Amino acid sequence: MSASSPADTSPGPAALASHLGYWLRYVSNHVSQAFARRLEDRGVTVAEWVVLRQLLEGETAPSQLAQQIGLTRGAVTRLADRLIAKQLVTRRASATDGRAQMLSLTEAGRDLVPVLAATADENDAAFFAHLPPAERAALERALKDLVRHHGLRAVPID
Amino acid sequence: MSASSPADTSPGPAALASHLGYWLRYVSNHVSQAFARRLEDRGVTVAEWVVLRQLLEGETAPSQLAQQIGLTRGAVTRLADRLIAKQLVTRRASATDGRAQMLSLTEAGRDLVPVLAATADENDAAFFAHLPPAERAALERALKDLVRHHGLRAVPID
DNA sequence: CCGATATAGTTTACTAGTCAATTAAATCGA
DNA sequence: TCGATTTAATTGACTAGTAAACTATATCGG
Repeated sequence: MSASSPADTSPGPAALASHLGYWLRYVSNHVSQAFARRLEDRGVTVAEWVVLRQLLEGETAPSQLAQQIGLTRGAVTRLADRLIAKQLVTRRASATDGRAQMLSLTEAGRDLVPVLAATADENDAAFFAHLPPAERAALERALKDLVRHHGLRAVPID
Repeated sequence: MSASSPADTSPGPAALASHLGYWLRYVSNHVSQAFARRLEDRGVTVAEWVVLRQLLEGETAPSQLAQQIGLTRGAVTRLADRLIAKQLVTRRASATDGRAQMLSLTEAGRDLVPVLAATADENDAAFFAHLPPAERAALERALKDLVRHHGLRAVPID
Protein backbone atom coordinates (compact mmCIF):
# COMPACT_ATOMS: atom_id res chain seq x y z
CA MET A 1 0.00 0.00 0.00
CA SER A 2 2.97 2.30 0.12
CA ALA A 3 3.49 2.95 -3.60
CA SER A 4 -0.13 3.82 -4.14
CA SER A 5 0.01 6.92 -6.32
CA PRO A 6 -1.66 6.77 -9.71
CA ALA A 7 1.25 7.29 -12.09
CA ASP A 8 3.53 4.97 -10.14
CA THR A 9 3.82 2.08 -12.53
CA SER A 10 7.51 1.22 -12.42
CA PRO A 11 9.06 -0.69 -9.55
CA GLY A 12 11.59 1.00 -7.29
CA PRO A 13 11.27 4.28 -5.41
CA ALA A 14 8.26 6.41 -6.28
CA ALA A 15 8.89 9.02 -8.97
CA LEU A 16 8.56 12.69 -8.14
CA ALA A 17 5.59 13.04 -10.48
CA SER A 18 3.70 10.24 -8.75
CA HIS A 19 2.87 12.51 -5.83
CA LEU A 20 -0.04 14.90 -5.87
CA GLY A 21 1.96 17.14 -3.55
CA TYR A 22 4.55 17.51 -6.27
CA TRP A 23 2.00 18.76 -8.79
CA LEU A 24 0.41 21.05 -6.28
CA ARG A 25 3.75 22.64 -5.49
CA TYR A 26 4.65 22.79 -9.16
CA VAL A 27 1.50 24.64 -10.21
CA SER A 28 1.41 26.82 -7.11
CA ASN A 29 4.97 27.97 -7.72
CA HIS A 30 4.13 28.95 -11.28
CA VAL A 31 1.02 30.87 -10.25
CA SER A 32 2.86 32.74 -7.50
CA GLN A 33 5.81 33.45 -9.74
CA ALA A 34 3.56 34.86 -12.46
CA PHE A 35 1.78 36.98 -9.86
CA ALA A 36 5.14 38.20 -8.55
CA ARG A 37 6.10 39.35 -12.04
CA ARG A 38 2.86 41.30 -12.42
CA LEU A 39 3.35 42.93 -9.04
CA GLU A 40 6.92 43.87 -9.92
CA ASP A 41 5.65 46.83 -11.94
CA ARG A 42 3.91 48.12 -8.83
CA GLY A 43 7.05 47.71 -6.74
CA VAL A 44 5.67 45.17 -4.27
CA THR A 45 6.06 41.43 -3.65
CA VAL A 46 3.36 38.80 -3.11
CA ALA A 47 4.03 38.77 0.64
CA GLU A 48 3.72 42.53 0.73
CA TRP A 49 0.39 42.41 -1.14
CA VAL A 50 -0.96 40.02 1.47
CA VAL A 51 0.04 42.35 4.29
CA LEU A 52 -1.35 45.43 2.57
CA ARG A 53 -4.67 43.75 1.82
CA GLN A 54 -4.94 42.56 5.41
CA LEU A 55 -4.15 45.99 6.80
CA LEU A 56 -7.00 47.43 4.76
CA GLU A 57 -9.27 45.78 7.34
CA GLY A 58 -7.78 48.14 9.91
CA GLU A 59 -4.85 48.88 12.20
CA THR A 60 -3.27 45.59 13.31
CA ALA A 61 -0.51 44.44 15.68
CA PRO A 62 2.32 42.44 14.09
CA SER A 63 1.60 39.33 16.14
CA GLN A 64 -2.05 39.41 15.13
CA LEU A 65 -1.08 39.91 11.51
CA ALA A 66 1.33 36.98 11.75
CA GLN A 67 -1.51 34.72 12.89
CA GLN A 68 -3.88 35.95 10.19
CA ILE A 69 -1.55 35.47 7.26
CA GLY A 70 0.41 32.45 8.54
CA LEU A 71 3.87 33.85 9.13
CA THR A 72 6.14 34.04 12.16
CA ARG A 73 6.40 37.30 14.00
CA GLY A 74 9.99 37.57 12.83
CA ALA A 75 8.88 37.46 9.22
CA VAL A 76 6.27 40.13 9.85
CA THR A 77 8.87 42.39 11.45
CA ARG A 78 11.02 42.28 8.30
CA LEU A 79 8.05 42.63 5.99
CA ALA A 80 6.85 45.66 7.95
CA ASP A 81 10.34 47.14 7.78
CA ARG A 82 10.29 46.93 4.00
CA LEU A 83 6.77 48.31 3.68
CA ILE A 84 7.66 51.21 5.96
CA ALA A 85 10.73 51.91 3.83
CA LYS A 86 8.39 52.06 0.83
CA GLN A 87 6.14 54.45 2.77
CA LEU A 88 3.12 52.20 2.38
CA VAL A 89 2.77 51.37 6.09
CA THR A 90 3.40 53.09 9.40
CA ARG A 91 4.32 51.58 12.76
CA ARG A 92 3.45 53.23 16.05
CA ALA A 93 3.56 52.17 19.67
CA SER A 94 0.32 50.87 21.14
CA ALA A 95 -1.39 53.29 23.51
CA THR A 96 -2.51 50.51 25.85
CA ASP A 97 0.35 47.97 25.83
CA GLY A 98 3.95 49.03 26.24
CA ARG A 99 5.19 45.97 24.36
CA ALA A 100 2.91 46.22 21.38
CA GLN A 101 3.17 48.05 18.08
CA MET A 102 0.39 48.89 15.66
CA LEU A 103 0.70 48.77 11.91
CA SER A 104 -1.52 50.72 9.54
CA LEU A 105 -1.65 51.77 5.91
CA THR A 106 -0.44 55.19 4.80
CA GLU A 107 -2.46 57.19 2.28
CA ALA A 108 -0.23 55.77 -0.46
CA GLY A 109 -0.77 52.26 0.87
CA ARG A 110 -4.52 52.65 0.96
CA ASP A 111 -4.49 53.99 -2.58
CA LEU A 112 -2.37 51.10 -3.80
CA VAL A 113 -4.52 48.24 -2.49
CA PRO A 114 -7.28 48.45 -5.16
CA VAL A 115 -4.63 48.52 -7.88
CA LEU A 116 -2.97 45.42 -6.47
CA ALA A 117 -6.34 43.72 -6.05
CA ALA A 118 -7.05 44.27 -9.73
CA THR A 119 -3.66 42.74 -10.53
CA ALA A 120 -4.52 39.73 -8.39
CA ASP A 121 -7.84 39.40 -10.22
CA GLU A 122 -6.03 39.47 -13.55
CA ASN A 123 -3.51 36.85 -12.51
CA ASP A 124 -6.20 34.54 -11.20
CA ALA A 125 -8.22 34.93 -14.39
CA ALA A 126 -5.18 34.35 -16.60
CA PHE A 127 -4.48 31.07 -14.86
CA PHE A 128 -7.86 29.62 -14.05
CA ALA A 129 -10.40 31.21 -16.38
CA HIS A 130 -9.81 28.64 -19.11
CA LEU A 131 -10.80 25.72 -16.85
CA PRO A 132 -14.30 24.41 -17.52
CA PRO A 133 -16.53 25.74 -14.70
CA ALA A 134 -17.08 22.26 -13.31
CA GLU A 135 -13.37 21.54 -13.15
CA ARG A 136 -12.67 24.92 -11.69
CA ALA A 137 -15.29 24.32 -9.01
CA ALA A 138 -13.87 20.86 -8.31
CA LEU A 139 -10.42 22.33 -7.78
CA GLU A 140 -11.77 24.93 -5.40
CA ARG A 141 -13.81 22.35 -3.52
CA ALA A 142 -10.87 19.96 -3.19
CA LEU A 143 -8.58 22.69 -1.86
CA LYS A 144 -11.14 23.90 0.66
CA ASP A 145 -11.88 20.30 1.70
CA LEU A 146 -8.20 19.80 2.40
CA VAL A 147 -8.14 22.91 4.53
CA ARG A 148 -11.23 21.82 6.41
CA HIS A 149 -10.26 18.18 6.83
CA HIS A 150 -6.78 18.90 8.14
CA GLY A 151 -7.84 21.96 10.11
CA LEU A 152 -5.17 23.95 8.29
CA ARG A 153 -4.59 27.26 9.91
CA ALA A 154 -1.98 29.94 9.72
CA VAL A 155 1.07 27.74 9.88
CA PRO A 156 3.55 28.76 12.56
CA ILE A 157 2.22 28.25 16.07
CA ASP A 158 5.47 29.68 17.45
CA MET B 1 -15.85 41.74 -14.84
CA SER B 2 -12.94 42.52 -12.59
CA ALA B 3 -14.32 41.25 -9.29
CA SER B 4 -15.31 37.93 -10.73
CA SER B 5 -14.19 35.42 -8.13
CA PRO B 6 -16.78 33.27 -6.44
CA ALA B 7 -16.46 34.35 -2.82
CA ASP B 8 -16.15 38.00 -3.72
CA THR B 9 -19.48 39.33 -2.56
CA SER B 10 -18.55 42.60 -0.87
CA PRO B 11 -17.71 45.72 -2.84
CA GLY B 12 -14.20 47.14 -2.75
CA PRO B 13 -10.90 45.42 -3.45
CA ALA B 14 -11.03 41.64 -3.83
CA ALA B 15 -10.35 39.71 -0.63
CA LEU B 16 -7.34 37.42 -0.44
CA ALA B 17 -9.57 34.37 -0.14
CA SER B 18 -11.44 35.23 -3.34
CA HIS B 19 -8.50 34.06 -5.44
CA LEU B 20 -7.96 30.43 -6.33
CA GLY B 21 -4.22 31.17 -6.43
CA TYR B 22 -4.41 32.05 -2.75
CA TRP B 23 -5.90 28.69 -1.80
CA LEU B 24 -3.49 26.82 -4.01
CA ARG B 25 -0.53 28.52 -2.35
CA TYR B 26 -2.06 28.03 1.08
CA VAL B 27 -2.56 24.28 0.72
CA SER B 28 0.68 23.76 -1.17
CA ASN B 29 2.65 25.48 1.57
CA HIS B 30 1.08 23.25 4.20
CA VAL B 31 1.78 20.07 2.25
CA SER B 32 5.39 21.05 1.64
CA GLN B 33 5.89 22.13 5.20
CA ALA B 34 4.51 18.85 6.52
CA PHE B 35 6.76 16.97 4.13
CA ALA B 36 9.74 19.03 5.27
CA ARG B 37 9.05 18.03 8.87
CA ARG B 38 8.94 14.36 7.96
CA LEU B 39 12.20 14.67 6.05
CA GLU B 40 13.84 16.46 8.97
CA ASP B 41 14.37 13.12 10.72
CA ARG B 42 16.32 11.94 7.67
CA GLY B 43 18.45 15.06 7.65
CA VAL B 44 17.38 16.34 4.22
CA THR B 45 15.16 19.11 2.87
CA VAL B 46 12.45 18.93 0.21
CA ALA B 47 14.76 20.49 -2.40
CA GLU B 48 17.43 17.94 -1.53
CA TRP B 49 14.96 15.07 -1.92
CA VAL B 50 14.10 16.28 -5.41
CA VAL B 51 17.77 16.36 -6.41
CA LEU B 52 18.50 12.95 -4.90
CA ARG B 53 15.51 11.35 -6.63
CA GLN B 54 16.51 12.88 -9.93
CA LEU B 55 20.11 11.71 -9.60
CA LEU B 56 18.86 8.15 -9.13
CA GLU B 57 18.18 8.25 -12.88
CA GLY B 58 21.93 8.58 -13.37
CA GLU B 59 24.90 10.91 -13.35
CA THR B 60 23.77 14.41 -14.33
CA ALA B 61 25.37 17.79 -15.02
CA PRO B 62 24.19 20.69 -12.82
CA SER B 63 22.78 22.64 -15.77
CA GLN B 64 20.79 19.64 -16.93
CA LEU B 65 19.53 19.05 -13.40
CA ALA B 66 18.53 22.69 -13.17
CA GLN B 67 16.35 22.33 -16.25
CA GLN B 68 14.79 19.10 -15.06
CA ILE B 69 13.74 20.31 -11.64
CA GLY B 70 13.08 23.95 -12.48
CA LEU B 71 15.80 25.80 -10.64
CA THR B 72 18.56 28.14 -11.74
CA ARG B 73 22.06 26.77 -12.07
CA GLY B 74 23.07 28.94 -9.14
CA ALA B 75 20.52 27.24 -6.94
CA VAL B 76 21.74 23.81 -8.05
CA THR B 77 25.33 24.73 -7.24
CA ARG B 78 24.40 25.58 -3.67
CA LEU B 79 22.15 22.55 -3.31
CA ALA B 80 24.94 20.30 -4.59
CA ASP B 81 27.37 21.91 -2.13
CA ARG B 82 25.09 20.96 0.74
CA LEU B 83 24.49 17.42 -0.51
CA ILE B 84 28.22 16.92 -0.96
CA ALA B 85 28.80 18.16 2.58
CA LYS B 86 26.29 15.53 3.71
CA GLN B 87 28.20 12.93 1.68
CA LEU B 88 25.13 11.97 -0.33
CA VAL B 89 26.44 13.26 -3.65
CA THR B 90 29.80 13.58 -5.43
CA ARG B 91 30.91 16.13 -7.99
CA ARG B 92 33.60 15.33 -10.54
CA ALA B 93 34.85 17.07 -13.67
CA SER B 94 33.39 15.86 -16.94
CA ALA B 95 35.75 13.75 -19.02
CA THR B 96 34.56 15.24 -22.28
CA ASP B 97 33.88 18.91 -21.46
CA GLY B 98 36.38 20.97 -19.53
CA ARG B 99 33.68 23.32 -18.28
CA ALA B 100 31.22 20.74 -17.07
CA GLN B 101 30.81 18.91 -13.80
CA MET B 102 28.97 15.67 -13.22
CA LEU B 103 26.91 14.96 -10.12
CA SER B 104 26.14 11.47 -8.91
CA LEU B 105 24.83 9.72 -5.83
CA THR B 106 27.19 8.20 -3.31
CA GLU B 107 26.46 4.78 -1.83
CA ALA B 108 24.82 6.50 1.10
CA GLY B 109 22.79 8.67 -1.26
CA ARG B 110 21.58 5.69 -3.26
CA ASP B 111 20.60 3.90 -0.08
CA LEU B 112 18.70 6.90 1.18
CA VAL B 113 16.45 7.48 -1.85
CA PRO B 114 14.03 4.58 -1.20
CA VAL B 115 13.65 5.71 2.40
CA LEU B 116 12.85 9.24 1.29
CA ALA B 117 10.47 7.94 -1.38
CA ALA B 118 8.56 6.05 1.30
CA THR B 119 8.40 9.25 3.33
CA ALA B 120 7.02 11.09 0.30
CA ASP B 121 4.42 8.35 -0.16
CA GLU B 122 3.40 8.68 3.47
CA ASN B 123 3.07 12.43 3.26
CA ASP B 124 1.00 12.28 0.11
CA ALA B 125 -1.26 9.64 1.62
CA ALA B 126 -1.68 11.61 4.85
CA PHE B 127 -2.84 14.65 2.93
CA PHE B 128 -4.84 13.30 0.04
CA ALA B 129 -6.00 9.79 0.93
CA HIS B 130 -9.12 11.05 2.67
CA LEU B 131 -10.43 12.76 -0.47
CA PRO B 132 -13.16 10.82 -2.24
CA PRO B 133 -11.55 9.15 -5.28
CA ALA B 134 -13.56 11.30 -7.67
CA GLU B 135 -12.52 14.50 -5.97
CA ARG B 136 -8.93 13.34 -5.78
CA ALA B 137 -8.98 12.54 -9.51
CA ALA B 138 -10.56 15.92 -10.26
CA LEU B 139 -7.80 17.68 -8.36
CA GLU B 140 -5.12 15.79 -10.25
CA ARG B 141 -6.80 16.43 -13.57
CA ALA B 142 -7.19 20.14 -12.90
CA LEU B 143 -3.53 20.50 -11.93
CA LYS B 144 -2.31 18.62 -14.97
CA ASP B 145 -4.69 20.59 -17.21
CA LEU B 146 -3.17 23.79 -15.89
CA VAL B 147 0.31 22.52 -16.66
CA ARG B 148 -0.71 21.48 -20.14
CA HIS B 149 -2.75 24.54 -20.98
CA HIS B 150 -0.10 27.03 -19.91
CA GLY B 151 2.78 24.92 -21.15
CA LEU B 152 4.33 25.13 -17.69
CA ARG B 153 7.91 23.96 -17.71
CA ALA B 154 10.84 24.16 -15.42
CA VAL B 155 10.54 27.80 -14.47
CA PRO B 156 13.77 29.73 -14.90
CA ILE B 157 14.77 30.17 -18.55
CA ASP B 158 17.97 31.86 -17.37
C1' DC C 1 3.96 43.83 46.12
C1' DC C 2 7.03 41.15 44.15
C1' DG C 3 8.82 37.01 41.91
C1' DA C 4 7.68 33.76 38.23
C1' DT C 5 5.83 33.33 33.95
C1' DA C 6 3.86 34.68 29.67
C1' DT C 7 3.66 37.72 25.73
C1' DA C 8 5.30 41.30 22.02
C1' DG C 9 8.69 42.43 19.15
C1' DT C 10 13.28 42.24 17.32
C1' DT C 11 17.56 40.10 16.02
C1' DT C 12 20.73 36.43 14.59
C1' DA C 13 21.86 32.38 12.07
C1' DC C 14 20.27 29.38 8.79
C1' DT C 15 17.92 27.26 4.36
C1' DA C 16 16.24 28.45 -0.17
C1' DG C 17 15.64 30.72 -3.89
C1' DT C 18 16.48 34.75 -7.69
C1' DC C 19 19.37 37.70 -10.77
C1' DA C 20 23.57 39.44 -12.47
C1' DA C 21 28.53 39.40 -12.84
C1' DT C 22 32.56 36.61 -13.41
C1' DT C 23 35.68 32.96 -15.05
C1' DA C 24 36.90 29.40 -17.99
C1' DA C 25 36.27 26.33 -21.73
C1' DA C 26 34.09 25.23 -26.24
C1' DT C 27 32.55 26.33 -30.66
C1' DC C 28 31.67 28.85 -34.67
C1' DG C 29 33.21 31.84 -38.71
C1' DA C 30 35.99 34.39 -41.64
C1' DT D 1 43.82 29.78 -36.57
C1' DC D 2 42.28 33.14 -34.00
C1' DG D 3 38.70 36.39 -32.50
C1' DA D 4 33.80 36.52 -31.13
C1' DT D 5 30.24 34.28 -29.12
C1' DT D 6 28.09 30.85 -26.43
C1' DT D 7 27.80 27.74 -22.64
C1' DA D 8 28.98 25.77 -17.77
C1' DA D 9 29.59 26.66 -13.30
C1' DT D 10 30.34 29.55 -9.48
C1' DT D 11 29.90 33.63 -6.65
C1' DG D 12 27.92 37.88 -4.53
C1' DA D 13 24.04 40.69 -3.36
C1' DC D 14 19.33 40.40 -2.57
C1' DT D 15 14.32 38.76 -1.03
C1' DA D 16 11.82 35.54 1.91
C1' DG D 17 11.02 32.51 5.11
C1' DT D 18 11.98 29.55 9.85
C1' DA D 19 13.73 28.72 14.53
C1' DA D 20 15.69 30.16 18.52
C1' DA D 21 17.73 33.56 21.58
C1' DC D 22 17.06 37.93 23.57
C1' DT D 23 14.84 42.30 25.59
C1' DA D 24 11.21 44.55 27.54
C1' DT D 25 6.68 44.82 29.31
C1' DA D 26 2.42 42.58 31.42
C1' DT D 27 0.14 39.71 34.26
C1' DC D 28 -0.74 36.26 37.63
C1' DG D 29 -0.15 34.12 42.38
C1' DG D 30 1.13 33.82 46.80
